[in-house]
Amino acid sequence: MKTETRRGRPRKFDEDVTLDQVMQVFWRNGYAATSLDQIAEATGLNRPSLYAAFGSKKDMYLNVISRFADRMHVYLAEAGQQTAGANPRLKAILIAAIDLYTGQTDLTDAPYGCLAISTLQTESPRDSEFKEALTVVIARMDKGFASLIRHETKGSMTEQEICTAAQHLALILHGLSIRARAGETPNVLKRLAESAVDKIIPFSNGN
Amino acid sequence: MKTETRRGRPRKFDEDVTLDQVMQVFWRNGYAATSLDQIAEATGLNRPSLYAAFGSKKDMYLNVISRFADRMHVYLAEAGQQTAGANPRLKAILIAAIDLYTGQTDLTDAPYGCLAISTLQTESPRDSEFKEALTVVIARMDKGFASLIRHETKGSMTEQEICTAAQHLALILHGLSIRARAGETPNVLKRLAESAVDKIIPFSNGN
DNA sequence: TTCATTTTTTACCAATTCGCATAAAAAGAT
DNA sequence: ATCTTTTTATGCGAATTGGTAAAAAATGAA
Repeated sequence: MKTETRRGRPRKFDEDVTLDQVMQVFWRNGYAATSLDQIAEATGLNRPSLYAAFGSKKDMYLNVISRFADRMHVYLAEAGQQTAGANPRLKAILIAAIDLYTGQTDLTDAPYGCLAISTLQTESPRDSEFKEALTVVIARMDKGFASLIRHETKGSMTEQEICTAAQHLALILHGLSIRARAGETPNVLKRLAESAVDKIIPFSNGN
Repeated sequence: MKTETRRGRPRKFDEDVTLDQVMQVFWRNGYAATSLDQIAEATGLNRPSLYAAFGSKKDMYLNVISRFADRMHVYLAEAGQQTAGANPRLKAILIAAIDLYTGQTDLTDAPYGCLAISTLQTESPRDSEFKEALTVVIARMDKGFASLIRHETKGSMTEQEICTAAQHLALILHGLSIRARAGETPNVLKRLAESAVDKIIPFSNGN
């Protein structure tokens, strides 16, 4: 089933490209400080077109947040598969995250940390949907780390230890995001990440 | 030298009380989403009075941020002096911070995390003064942890190890702030904090 | 060509934003 | 009592906000 040729005036924009542009604006400014005019300028569209395609400002923001979370998940999962063993894989993931946070990946050129952590936080007390979205993002990171650790250290850690270690790694990662947004350099952050992983999940030959 | 009796109409507000009220508004909403009308309502003053006393919105915000950092510093330092040894003192400090982040101290009733970390971040890319303020806050925490560790573990750690461990603790603390703002409970956060300290600066009888 | 459909564009709206100018009020000083 | 000083209160204003109505444009279908 191909899509039938579309009726009406054709769109002058690509939805994916536009959403990426919208993402950049929110990434830099956060939710509250971003205006639809800024988004309109960044995308080359005007407000009514944006509204027709993506809904309200809040819709766009939540859309972009979940888009970001998905991309980040894929990107980090892939980075974690280039090595073996819990400790090396976790290091690889944190280092990849730092590259993302400091604008070294094709997701963004700007060193603005984690889009979700940096911008959702601030809005969280005023809007329960944002608060929920933040909770979901955090839980997803916890689960991701936990499943990697569980998989790589079969039996040698209790489920309790696994979950705690996973949360420690996520805590570290969020702290790194903040420092990235504060302007800290990638290399400093990566050293911090590696030494942190060594304390949380020390290297062992077994896993 | 006493202050001479003041000329002119007396102020109807106490500067300290008002600044605390201003702090609550920024704490909840962040900088961008806070309006002067909201501040006016929270303080019972009107905008011209606020402006005359505290300057612009940005002035007020930076004022409140440094006020917060000072108070936090005093509060945590005191909490860290109720015990002895690096590991117990660090735990006491993190636990006190969590109480603050979750609205269990007299600084605020609201569980909005760390005012500086939560709200400065978002604004950081758009304003170099905010970015600088964030850097200062982070560095201050790093230094605080480092000096405690240095003092409690005389000689048994290299300066490099001390600074790295201090930064790990600050990273964890910032991660905890985010989770507090996301609505996580104090007890869960405190368990995470304690187990993290045990990994970063394990308990030893010597210090 | 004419019509139906979809998007773009222009223009507008009501509400809010920060800041300030000006006037009224409340105190001490003379 | 009158003047000076300081603060409070009223109200304006220019700009920006998110959102939408209505018209114009661009395409396929008939």
